Amino acid sequence: MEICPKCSTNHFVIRAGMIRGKVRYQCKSCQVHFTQEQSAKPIPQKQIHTTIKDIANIMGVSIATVSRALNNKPDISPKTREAIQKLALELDYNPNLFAKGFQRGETKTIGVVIPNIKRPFFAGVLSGIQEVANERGYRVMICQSNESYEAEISNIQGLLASHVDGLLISHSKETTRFNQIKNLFEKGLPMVHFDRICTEVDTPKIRQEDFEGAFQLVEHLIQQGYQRIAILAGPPELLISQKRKEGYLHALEKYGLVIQKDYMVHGDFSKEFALASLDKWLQLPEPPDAIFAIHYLNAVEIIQYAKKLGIAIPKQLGIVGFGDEYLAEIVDPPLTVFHLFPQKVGEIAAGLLFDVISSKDSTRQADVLVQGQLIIRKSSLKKA
Amino acid sequence: MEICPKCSTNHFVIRAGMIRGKVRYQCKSCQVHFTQEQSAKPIPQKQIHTTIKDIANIMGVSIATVSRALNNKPDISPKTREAIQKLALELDYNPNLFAKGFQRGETKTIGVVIPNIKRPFFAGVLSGIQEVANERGYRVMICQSNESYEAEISNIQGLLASHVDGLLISHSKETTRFNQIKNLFEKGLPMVHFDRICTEVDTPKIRQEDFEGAFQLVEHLIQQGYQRIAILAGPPELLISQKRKEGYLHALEKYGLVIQKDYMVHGDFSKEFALASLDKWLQLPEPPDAIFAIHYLNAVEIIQYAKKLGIAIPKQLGIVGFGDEYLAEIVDPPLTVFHLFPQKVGEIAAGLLFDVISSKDSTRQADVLVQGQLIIRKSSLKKA
DNA sequence: TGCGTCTCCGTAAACGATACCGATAGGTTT
DNA sequence: AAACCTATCGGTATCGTTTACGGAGACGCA
Repeated sequence: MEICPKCSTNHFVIRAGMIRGKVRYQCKSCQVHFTQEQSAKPIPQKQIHTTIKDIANIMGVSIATVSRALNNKPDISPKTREAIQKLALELDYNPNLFAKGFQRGETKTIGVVIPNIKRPFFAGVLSGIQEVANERGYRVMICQSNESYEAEISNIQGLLASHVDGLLISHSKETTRFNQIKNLFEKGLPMVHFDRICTEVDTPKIRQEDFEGAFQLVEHLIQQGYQRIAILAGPPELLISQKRKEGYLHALEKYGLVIQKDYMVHGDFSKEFALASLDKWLQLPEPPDAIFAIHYLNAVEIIQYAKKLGIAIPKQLGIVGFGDEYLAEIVDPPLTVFHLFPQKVGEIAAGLLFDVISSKDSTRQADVLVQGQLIIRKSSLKKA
Repeated sequence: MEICPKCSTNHFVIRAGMIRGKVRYQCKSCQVHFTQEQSAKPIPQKQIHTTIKDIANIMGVSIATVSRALNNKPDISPKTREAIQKLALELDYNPNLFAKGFQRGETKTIGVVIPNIKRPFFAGVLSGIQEVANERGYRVMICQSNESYEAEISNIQGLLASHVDGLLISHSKETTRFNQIKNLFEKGLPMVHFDRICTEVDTPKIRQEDFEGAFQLVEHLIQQGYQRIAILAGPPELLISQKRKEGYLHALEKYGLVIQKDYMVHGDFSKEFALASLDKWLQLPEPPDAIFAIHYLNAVEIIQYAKKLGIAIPKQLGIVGFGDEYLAEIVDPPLTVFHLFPQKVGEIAAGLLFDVISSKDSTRQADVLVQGQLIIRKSSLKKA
């Protein structure tokens, strides 16, 4: 019979059932319940991280003292401080940032939601974000929506569960409902939009010269003598798509060119759509003599396809695009583009987010326009 | 005079100095010390996250019950469980994954260290990693070393401080010392190497067909009738550089071609070095008639430069490279490459890491070879 | 000697979630 | 009716770190 842990006798101990696989007993004299089990001792694990408790034990001081020493806080003698710091170095102590963040209610981590890492533009943005985040001692958690609304929502949920201190978002092209985002914003989660922004929420936004760039590109085409300029736009819901189209229209108007519906199409950025659009244009009684593709990849694809069709670029057909990836220089003929500076976009977005985080004023409005640059190459030089 | 919080009188209270900006008192009757300050109440903050405590308070149950309900644990009545789950949904409760991880000693986060996000290969790998991690409910933290050893170390330190559950590493080209890595590995941190692997530590490794791919590329050149094949390799310390060169040498040997030292150079992947190498080769009494650049960008750069010099590709000079980025197709003439599958590399690396994490057996050896594919394009078709 | 002040350090309470231990109200068996 | 059993809940330690608070001396000055 088992011995009661309270009265240390076994005269009145009775079996009292099973609980979670263990035998349960009750002492009828002191009314105490207890369980018994002969399980093996827990296996001692190898230790990856040293904790302040380890250091405290070795030094024979309290954990508070260790914490004070390692954080250069006052109320500690220089001698103790140095001894502790030396030991910490020897044990290569690394503070558990999660525990620290947990305690402070912050994680020193920001979340980034983008459509796709593999796209050079977003890779550049990420690089800029990382750089700024590193300087500020923040870590970055990246999620891809793959242009799916559901994935975007689930990514945001995940980041939220990780208690990120802030969010940088560029929406998927599917995203048209923003109640989730709005909700979070109103709860006070620091948040900044970039590139694919959302106008329904008053977050700080990083926009690019979509209108201005489109205008400059089309103006350049007109100045080169092109008369019938077509635009291959993206999904009409996308704001960048709208803005770039507006810039296109504005240039046409300013120079008194006819605006022709046949010359304006909205696609999904796919190669198939781009090529089909070119086919359709070529079958018009008056085919365009220049094409402005708002996505640089489409521009490149059209160049390749036009060459295959025996169309002379830029003589017969001028082509311009958005975004100066390495490709633009390489294609033959090299592509005239309006260069966005993705790295800079990332840096500014991250900087703005940290401003919001540190100011605790999430309602701060800001609308930054990142300047781009017109880079003229052969694909649009009709006169040369 | 102040009132003693213990004996509730103020007859024996004396001023006892200043401490941390507050006035300090001592009650001479009960010997108790206390401080006084008239600071404003803390500002109540808007609450972003609901906790189980909030739910417990509203429901009038204990936090333990809430935890049981939300985790579908036994020992709870269906009625209570459903009521709690319903409330949690209404408050859109999100468990604090950091707190959970903190308690469990795991973070459900893995760290990735790569040289550069902007390189398409690594972007592809990341994409693969993310996909697998998402499936497994893990989050990913990404760091760039920018090819700097110090940055790499500091990144690893940071990830370690974040207590990641595992590490995926592709080393910088500067990295030649691995004691840090070895140390962590021996402490039992799950770790997997990919691409730029490290042979000094017995981690699982994902390698690619560097040797095989190089062999196939050079073999293809030889079969096309090229006789004097040069190689533009990377830093000699880099394993992929060595492996690809070995493949090159093996092909030359197999087909009985002369191995000429002038035809083999080690660079730093920079454009300047690539172009200078071509210049140097062209000044040889017998310039090479084909070039194998182990970095696809160098291959593209050489094509561009050779065209500018009036060299006919592939008639006069054949060119092949490694890695089938979008560029390879676009450049004129299109580039023959050995395609690595970055996404697959990422998926396999992540999968292997999770195996190690879940098996708790960090010493598990594994060496996976991800198959590539020879893609023949015009840049090497001398016979056509 | 007695009071005031300062240095240095330990104690303990958070932070959110989990898991173990125990308690209680019922029901069932012997 | 005593003994036994079970379902369902509460209480609390725990993870690593920070920090408010208080205690024990030491020191200085009248």
